[in-house]
Amino acid sequence: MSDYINELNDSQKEAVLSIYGPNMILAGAGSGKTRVLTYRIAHLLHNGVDAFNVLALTFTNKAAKEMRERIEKIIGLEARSLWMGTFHSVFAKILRKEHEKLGFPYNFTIYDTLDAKNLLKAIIKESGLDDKVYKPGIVYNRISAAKNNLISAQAYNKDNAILTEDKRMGKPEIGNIYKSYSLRCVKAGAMDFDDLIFKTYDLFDKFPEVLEKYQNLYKYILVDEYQDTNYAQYTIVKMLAKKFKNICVVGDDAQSIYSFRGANIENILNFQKDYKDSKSFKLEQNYRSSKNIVAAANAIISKNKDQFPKDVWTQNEEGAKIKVIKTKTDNEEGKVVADKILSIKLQDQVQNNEFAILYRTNAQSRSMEESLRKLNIPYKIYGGQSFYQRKEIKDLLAYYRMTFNPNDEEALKRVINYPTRGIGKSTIDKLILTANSQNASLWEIASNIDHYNTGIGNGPKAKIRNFATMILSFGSELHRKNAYDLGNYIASQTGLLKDVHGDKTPEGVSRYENIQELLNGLKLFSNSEEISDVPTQTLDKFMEDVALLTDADKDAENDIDRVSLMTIHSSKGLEFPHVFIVGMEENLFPSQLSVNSRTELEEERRLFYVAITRAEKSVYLSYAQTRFKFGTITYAEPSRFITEIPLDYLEMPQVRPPRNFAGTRLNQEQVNKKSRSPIPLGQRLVSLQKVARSVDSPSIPGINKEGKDIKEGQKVEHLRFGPGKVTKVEGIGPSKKAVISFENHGEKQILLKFAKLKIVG
DNA sequence: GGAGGCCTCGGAAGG
DNA sequence: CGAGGCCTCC
Repeated sequence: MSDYINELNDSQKEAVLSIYGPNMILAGAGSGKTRVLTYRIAHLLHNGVDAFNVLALTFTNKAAKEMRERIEKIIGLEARSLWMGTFHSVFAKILRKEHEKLGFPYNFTIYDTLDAKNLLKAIIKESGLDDKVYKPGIVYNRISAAKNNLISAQAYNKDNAILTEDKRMGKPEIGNIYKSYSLRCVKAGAMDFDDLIFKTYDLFDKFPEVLEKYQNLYKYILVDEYQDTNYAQYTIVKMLAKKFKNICVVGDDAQSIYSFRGANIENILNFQKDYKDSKSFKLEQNYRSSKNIVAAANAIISKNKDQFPKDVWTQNEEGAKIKVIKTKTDNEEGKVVADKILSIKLQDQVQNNEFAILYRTNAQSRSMEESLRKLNIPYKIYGGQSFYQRKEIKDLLAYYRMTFNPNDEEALKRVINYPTRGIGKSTIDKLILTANSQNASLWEIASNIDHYNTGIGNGPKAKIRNFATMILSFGSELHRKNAYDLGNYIASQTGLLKDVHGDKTPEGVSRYENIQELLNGLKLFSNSEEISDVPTQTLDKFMEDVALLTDADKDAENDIDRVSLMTIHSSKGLEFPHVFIVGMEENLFPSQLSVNSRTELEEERRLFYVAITRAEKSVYLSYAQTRFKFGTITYAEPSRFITEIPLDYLEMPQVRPPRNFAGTRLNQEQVNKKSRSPIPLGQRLVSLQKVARSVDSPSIPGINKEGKDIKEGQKVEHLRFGPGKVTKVEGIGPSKKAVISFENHGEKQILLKFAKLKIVG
């Protein structure tokens, strides 16, 4: 382990060795940021710092997990004592420990976004407001923004600027909704994601002795992706670091892409003002990408005004130019991209997992998926609906939540009549009405249904009693059974398992499998049981951070060799040899909603910068001239971002007829003309389809024509692999392949459609 | 209470 | 186009 310092370059070394006082590390894309962070922590421990005095905050679980594993490799098991995790998970731990001070139960529920929106919707309706005006999503965002800026419901309702703004938007009641929402969360013993941050601030603000305790605990603080912190996170970090000032923030202002959810790029730009005598380090050598890619990325980001001056460079080889692919339609775009992937795969013998297809919006994945499927290229989509957001999983988890926190209102509403047990809407409405008038939780009323005047008839009353008894019986088992035994018992006892199992449609089968998967997770968790008289791996323990988990945290076994499809946002921090950035069109990327504001356009540009810097060897930019949007065809111009790359690093699409050699810049006019063309839409579509078909196989003139007539036993010459002999030919038409045994490169499978192959003799 | 038809509306996304 | 919400009808 003493060797680790020598694995670093000079600036990395400086950043690792400076362990005291405020430090800022500006880490350019691909500059070995994670390596510096892990070595820095290793170095701290090596210098006698106790692991439990180190707090490292990340933005994703994945980043935290990766870093912990790497540190463990360097310094061993001690790494497990590090406080390392996302802001949310670390703060949730603090809040569980200090729950009493804020009036929350130890087992408080963490409401996910859906729970929170459902509660808001209920409040909006109960208040007699129109949920067309007060859309739960919009109200949620407004409340979230308030919490991210440390504005409580009380403060919100006293703030004239905010109230005026709400009035101006025609939503003067948001302040009151915020107030009710906060009260309901307290009654339910629940916190939403933003509360995990906000209440931590509240805790430290109201209880200085608690703050001091954590200041003394977290003597060394590291914050990753500092450019993406919001005001609340920034403030808490500042509070914690105030005593010892051993704070190290790492980030890259050029990669700040989350301002739309409250991230404040100023936090990193102002670090030197916030912390006097701070040192800063720049990591500028890129180890990831070719010279060409780095140069193109630098050229793009230089168009932005607000940024730290940085000079990212690389010693890597020159590499290929960035290639632009132009297609007529979005479907053709998918096809050409998939073809290209296949051709690179077979020509250069690379794995599927060396490719990524990145897009601005999730909706763009479809045409890519279809084309990949047609060519039998395995792929994996990141994002989309999470496992934990699926209905059947949320239903079962709602029962689990009720087991240890029956006051959880959203859980109760979700399952009180699922599976159906004759407690209908009118009955539930009466329960809610009573709960609101008694200032009690729904569970308080439901579990004491005979003590309240609810106006509910005897039939439903009995059913509510049964439901309450069932929930209480689960609760009494909580510390007698381990998580799996109780979880499994609940799944069958409630009738949920049977209900899902009864559905033999493909969707139903998949739901059943999902539940089995959850139960398997419980089993794994329970198997780590310590030897003890009472179960230690209990259901409430399992549930502690389930709400904070995402799909990225589930290890996917058979996803190893697949092409990755994801939005550019979720690609941050990842790297791939070959990257396709698709949908490079005006009003898509940059997004239509951003083009009228400089700051928003700059964020889109940073997003493009992130996209390009994911690539090691090659970047392809594709755009389509027409695209289906919301069911109708729209005409698109190539993205301005393409023209922001100097032609030295760019290869424009080959166009036919070849006299139009100037490529995009000339063709843009043609596109404009086309979109104004008087030809009826239907007719235009037909002609587009014809064109699409005629250009569908990218050809290398004069070479692959011969390749198509290839036969077994023939001697051939490959542009890259040199001389070889055909041992086998299979498939027909465009999927015709040959197995060729090369003299210097061994046996390879080659797709003839793309093969740069010559028949010899 | 649930299936099926109609209407609406559409950014990106971590926890 | 397609997902999700709402309403209607059985």
